[in-house]
Amino acid sequence: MGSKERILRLKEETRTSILDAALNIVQTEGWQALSMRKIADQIEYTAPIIYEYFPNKEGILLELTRRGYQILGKAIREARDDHEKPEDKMEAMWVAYWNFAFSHKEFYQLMYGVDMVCCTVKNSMQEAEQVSAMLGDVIESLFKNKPVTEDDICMKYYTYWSIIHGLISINLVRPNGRTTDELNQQILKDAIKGITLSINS
Amino acid sequence: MGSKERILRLKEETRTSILDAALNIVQTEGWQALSMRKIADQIEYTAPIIYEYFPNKEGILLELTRRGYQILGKAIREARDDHEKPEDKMEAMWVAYWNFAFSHKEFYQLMYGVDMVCCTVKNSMQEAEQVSAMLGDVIESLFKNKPVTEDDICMKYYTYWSIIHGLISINLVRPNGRTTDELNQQILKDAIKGITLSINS
DNA sequence: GTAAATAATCTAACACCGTTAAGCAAATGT
DNA sequence: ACATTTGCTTAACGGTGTTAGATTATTTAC
Repeated sequence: MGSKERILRLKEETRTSILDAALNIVQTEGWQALSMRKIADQIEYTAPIIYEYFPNKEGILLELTRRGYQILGKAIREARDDHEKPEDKMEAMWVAYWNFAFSHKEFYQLMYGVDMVCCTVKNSMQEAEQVSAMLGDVIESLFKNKPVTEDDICMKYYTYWSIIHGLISINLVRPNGRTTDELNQQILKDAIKGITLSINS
Repeated sequence: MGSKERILRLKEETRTSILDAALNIVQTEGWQALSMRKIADQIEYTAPIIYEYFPNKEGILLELTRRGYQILGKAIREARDDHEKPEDKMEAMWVAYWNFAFSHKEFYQLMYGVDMVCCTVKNSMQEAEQVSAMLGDVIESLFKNKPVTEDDICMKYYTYWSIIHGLISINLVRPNGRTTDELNQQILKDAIKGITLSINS
């Protein structure tokens, strides 16, 4: 039965083709246009077979969320490894986060923006925790006066995240506002530097 | 025809009863549970009559958004009038904003959180502009070196808003996180003071 | 090779959604 | 008393996520 592997590989292929189709629809028509039947259309099947690969629509969204965190994690990891000094690491990592939000707008909306309701599941997602762990580590290394408590790190982490997520939200929501890109980058970097400086003061 | 006024008043009553019903459903079951038929059930009518009072579902949401901005505007105005010094005004206003977000969670989600997609309509809402105008005015008064450009105000406005909206989002999304209320309030006030200080440096 | 068993896929349906059109019944105007 | 308008309902359309049953294709067993 050497064909068993081939069949398993085929199943894996259509599984990812479902995810690709979903992502494709979202990128061209937005989240609200994503429907099971439309996904089925695109992979040239009928809707019910999707339920052989995912428990329901939310299952697809969850898997896409995981994908998003993998991409984000890779970007942040690379930004971190591109620098030596913690201060530079930190700025580069948050800029990577910022860039991810705009180059993968749909992912970011899924991960942080779209429906504030659910989100209970995502708490226990390995990939998400990896991202916050990386950021937390660098934040810890920013403190000169050791030892550092968990709460210290947590507080600074939320401070960073808040201003960056806030800036991103506002810019995703109002892309045609009066703010220019340079202005935003300036706000972003100023804010990062400000928080970073405030850590040892 | 003295009854004409009475009839008009009745119509206005059911109009607000529609809004009240919608709000009630959202508060008890969340935004995703809001449907025209459920609203109709609650006001003891059938769904189609709602369309005599609102053009569509989004019309209801828009009116609720307006209501939200009225409440928020009142809170911010009062916070402003409770203090003399611009620095105190600013802090009180943003704390009012913060408190609004949590005491009127559903409104805040509607105004800033739920579906990042549309939002094109809300740009031209009088009530929303009043709020940002109030905040902008106080921000302007914080600058000691006049004259101030529109861009200066805009930038600081976005900086304030970003960090506060970011903090709120994160706390609305992850209410059971490791952050305590005091910690959040500390982050909030620290951030406000930080931005305020940075204005004249 | 043929028959039974299993897997893959589809059709049809359910219950819900937002929305619209047609119809009915009561109140109103003439 | 008749015609007209008003208030409201029922029924329907096209869409959604999801499930059950039938159908077809493939694999297995003899």
